[in-house]
Amino acid sequence: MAEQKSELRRAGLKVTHPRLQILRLLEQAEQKHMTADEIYRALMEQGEDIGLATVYRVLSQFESAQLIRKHMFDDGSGRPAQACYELDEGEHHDHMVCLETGEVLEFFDAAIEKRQEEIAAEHGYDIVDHSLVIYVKPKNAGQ
Amino acid sequence: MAEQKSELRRAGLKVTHPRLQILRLLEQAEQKHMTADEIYRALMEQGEDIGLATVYRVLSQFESAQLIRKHMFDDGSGRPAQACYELDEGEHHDHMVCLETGEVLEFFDAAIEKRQEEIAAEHGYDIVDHSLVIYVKPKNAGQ
DNA sequence: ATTTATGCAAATAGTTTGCACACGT
DNA sequence: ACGTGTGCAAACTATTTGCATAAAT
Repeated sequence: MAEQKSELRRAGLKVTHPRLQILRLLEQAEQKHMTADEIYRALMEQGEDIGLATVYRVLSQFESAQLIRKHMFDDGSGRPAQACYELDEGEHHDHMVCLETGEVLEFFDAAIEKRQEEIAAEHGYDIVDHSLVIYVKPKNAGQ
Repeated sequence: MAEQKSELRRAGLKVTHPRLQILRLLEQAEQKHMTADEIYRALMEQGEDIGLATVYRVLSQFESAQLIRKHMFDDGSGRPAQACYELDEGEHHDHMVCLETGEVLEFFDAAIEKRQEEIAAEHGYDIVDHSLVIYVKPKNAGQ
């Protein structure tokens, strides 16, 4: 728990109970990608009494402090958009979302990254950020 | 206007005034990517009296009929998520969004497409869909 | 004539905000 | 003690839906 405290201080955030618990949860969770609501429920189940509004506030502070990253997975099926969050461990990666299980895999591909740089440059731009999500189904699944 | 009528019929949709106007707008618009609200306003400005709810309903019918495609550009800056729509001309392409001007460029890169297939296959998956958006700034811009 | 579409207003889902109180340093 | 953080409820935004009316074949 001491580590999380210094992480918060390093990020310039006061050490409060909600911040500590949310950071701990994200570091320990089996599921690396969680929505605000999933985080809220998980905390309640652990007996923590933290409001949903606070969860949102803390997550956006963490995002500004680059402790976490926010994603908007469309999950293809047209459901309403929902943000999900994961720890920002420094190294960039892209995502592959399984539409059958909801599982989220991470991957990094140097060739794809390089082509993106080249394409942006060809058009006279510099890349600020990018988002690549591959929506997949297990092979031999479906009909 | 006759072309749009047959397009609607081909898609299995009854030819109604709102559908005809929305399809026409998307085919003629200078801006290829528009939000529901932009479409709604554009129609109002042209003197069309079509409700916003109808715009949403028609857009989602068009999407199911594969006349258009829907995208969720995060525009990086953390503003609230808003869907935007463009005609589905058949050939797939990815997007590059300029964060300074809001401009949306399209591109297609065979190497990127191929690597995605390979990555999915390596993990035992088939690609259902994918979304790649590069957020950029003009070179030599900023500080 | 019959079925399907539209407009409006009200409902919804996710997220944000105002304010009085509680907590961290 | 002081300033910031929190909880709750109310506000907001984008989008969807119920229902009575209007339009398409």
